[in-house]
Amino acid sequence: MNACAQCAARARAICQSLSPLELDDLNRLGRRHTIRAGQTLQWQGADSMLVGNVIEGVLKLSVADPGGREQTLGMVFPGDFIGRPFGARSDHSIVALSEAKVCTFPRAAFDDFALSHPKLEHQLLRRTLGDLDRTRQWMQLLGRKSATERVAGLLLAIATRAAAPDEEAGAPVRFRLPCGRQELADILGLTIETVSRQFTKLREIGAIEIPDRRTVVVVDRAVLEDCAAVFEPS
Amino acid sequence: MNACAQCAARARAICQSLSPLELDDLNRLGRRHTIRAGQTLQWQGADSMLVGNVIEGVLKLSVADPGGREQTLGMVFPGDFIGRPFGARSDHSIVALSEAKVCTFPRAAFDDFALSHPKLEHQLLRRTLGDLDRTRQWMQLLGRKSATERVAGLLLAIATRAAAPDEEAGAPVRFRLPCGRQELADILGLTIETVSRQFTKLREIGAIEIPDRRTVVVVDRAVLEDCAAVFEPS
DNA sequence: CGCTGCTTTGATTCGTATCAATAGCAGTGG
DNA sequence: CCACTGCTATTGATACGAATCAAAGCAGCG
Repeated sequence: MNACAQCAARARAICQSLSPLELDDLNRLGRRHTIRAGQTLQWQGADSMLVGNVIEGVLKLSVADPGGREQTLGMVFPGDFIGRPFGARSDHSIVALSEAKVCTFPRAAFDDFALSHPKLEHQLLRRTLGDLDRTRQWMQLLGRKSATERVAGLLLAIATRAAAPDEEAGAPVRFRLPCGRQELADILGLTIETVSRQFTKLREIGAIEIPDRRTVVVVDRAVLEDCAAVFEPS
Repeated sequence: MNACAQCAARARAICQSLSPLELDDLNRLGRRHTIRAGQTLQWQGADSMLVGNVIEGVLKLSVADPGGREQTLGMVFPGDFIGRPFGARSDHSIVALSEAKVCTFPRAAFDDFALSHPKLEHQLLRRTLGDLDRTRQWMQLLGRKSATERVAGLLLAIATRAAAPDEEAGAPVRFRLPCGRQELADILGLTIETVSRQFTKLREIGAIEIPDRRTVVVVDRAVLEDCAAVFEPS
């Protein structure tokens, strides 16, 4: 009876491809950690010696340049894979946004294991392709979108994820933000002041309500979509 | 004797992992095309039915939003893989920047083949991980860098790739730009006018020379690096 | 020569960053 | 319960950088 059996991320992580026996082998290589909110799992520029799965919590990938400007490159959720297998150094930090549980492996050992388990590599490939798609979407936002479009777009993305599937289309969606304004700014490539102003603006035009700093209610989704200027295939 | 044997990209593409026999099987699925400069291989929003390798030439991945703003998401060179295996629709266009040769496969057929050839999937995984790294680097540029930093950074990247390995460190590097100003602007998330002004500025401060529109000489690499504000691990 | 397309330069506008002050809120201890 | 502290968010004034609008320069080519 190993730790994987009761792992919360089991069904979503790349491990889903393994038989109980194989899982047992992999498990022997791994270690589970708990990380406090704000703690850095891996520093930008350091050699990437660990890879692994997120079991619980939310982390971010980020880079800071010499001027201190910080940019979030992606968010990592339970079931997602972190780290860089197959021998490159990582050029970004991995930081926990909330308290998080991760399951890590020494990179070299994981590489060997993956090489001899094609099903695992296949899952990892699918996941990486998905990561790439999402990263590219994000990229468009950073390259060409205005502050309003960025904030509206992010709220829509969260709202879509948060909406109960049985919800009627026009109904107000309510959700808690996963992080504070500074984090949002780093994600969107803006400053905290600009993010704050956009929130106020979206409230004033009746797209959203902000009952408290961490909660948002999408009152008029159509207006919000207009602001986001999303590409809708016809 | 199949077409792969004399393929220029053979050594660099994911096919390098296959035995002659396997290569033959894969070859039977594929078709070679020549694409004119400016032609679109795949439209943003359309179902992605083709995947393949670039044999020759340069292509770009790009998105356009409803307002007509265009953003380049990445460049594709010989040996690179294009398209989205394993069933997702592509949300970007693939456009040839120069005349190009590609070797394409119907997506479904390629998926099947890959599933039964772990070595191929391994190569594809490595390549995708590399793509992801490069995309994330790009992302930082779009999120937080000034116009000068973007242009200087791009020139440095090209210069580094173009420099002969035996070149002495301080010597001027000379290269041709792979595309015109508008393309550069789309890559950097700027307008053509801004790109042009930055070229002029870099010339005035003595970082580069511009003997003609398509050629650049890096006169003072140190100055250029200052402008790019790159993160140099100490 | 006069076209056409691409690039550079100039004048102006607009949007976001920056700087600075204030406001809201949670926790602490009197 | 209230003052005090520290932190995060909002709001305001201003500066700066890039977009936009407009015009002129330059090359290739019929």
